[in-house]
Amino acid sequence: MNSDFTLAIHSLTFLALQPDRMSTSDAISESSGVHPVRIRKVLSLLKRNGFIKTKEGTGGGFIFAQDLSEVNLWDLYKVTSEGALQPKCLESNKQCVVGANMQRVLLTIFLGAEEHLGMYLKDYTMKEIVDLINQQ
Amino acid sequence: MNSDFTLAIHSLTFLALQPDRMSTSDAISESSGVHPVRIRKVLSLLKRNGFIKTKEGTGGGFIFAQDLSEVNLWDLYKVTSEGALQPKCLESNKQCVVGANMQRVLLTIFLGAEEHLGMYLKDYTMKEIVDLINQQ
DNA sequence: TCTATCTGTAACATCTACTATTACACTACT
DNA sequence: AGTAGTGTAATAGTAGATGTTACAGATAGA
Repeated sequence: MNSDFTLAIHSLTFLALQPDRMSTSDAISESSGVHPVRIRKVLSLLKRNGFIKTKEGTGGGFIFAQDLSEVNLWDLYKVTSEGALQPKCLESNKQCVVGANMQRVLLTIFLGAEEHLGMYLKDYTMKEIVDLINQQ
Repeated sequence: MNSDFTLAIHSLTFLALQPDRMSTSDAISESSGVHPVRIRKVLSLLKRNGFIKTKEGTGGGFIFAQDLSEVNLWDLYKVTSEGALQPKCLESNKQCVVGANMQRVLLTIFLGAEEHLGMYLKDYTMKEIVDLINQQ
């Protein structure tokens, strides 16, 4: 799994603490230590999925577009990392019973695992993340 | 996550289907399409944890050492990949509330996620994997 | 005791996915 | 017009996963 998921969480938390004004990718970059271009890439994904609004030009940037308690971590996972749990096992030997069937079996199991993970992540909303951050 | 976990599952399934004789790393390599040295590396980990027995020299190889229904996927995950879910977010800005606290918050959440994953994986024993493989 | 066949492991090479960086088009405010 | 932003493509750099080579040590059998 790449870190787009955690970067999305970080960015949205940052935006949640600046609810009244737009934040730039440079500001989020400074907070997260990640290059601004990558911030824009991940946030443009979040924009396409309606989590945030963006504005170009002077005074522009990113701002949260939904209620904090309406966005949960499973939503963010799906957008940024769905399928990341899937194992990489492609070219096993079809002549062998194990090689021929393992991929199908693992796929089933890992799909279930991701679904299971979803139930856990759904319980964390951005509101709760912000609360946890503030409990320094 | 690297593929040591799925490779361990593949290898043990292979051994489970050859319960009466030792299998070589070359045989498992042919079935899985993975280099024999890596097979030996992963299996030597499984040996140290008591899942299999090994024998060097002529006629040697690997053989399952436990009852199929006593080994579950969580056991294997712990040995091969524990902590793999953890996000990589180290150098965020400590001057910023978000940067300063995000790592702690994410650590908590991802530890919980892995624990949750564990409950799911515990339900799959090697016996069930073998049964699934045989349901071609 | 010699040889062939294994595992065990270290060292190195290669490959791939992630991340950073550069560059620039486009938008919007002043 | 000029400045400050996003949007995005293209390229470079890096780290981790994987493959490969090499060889020491164990064991069985001739």
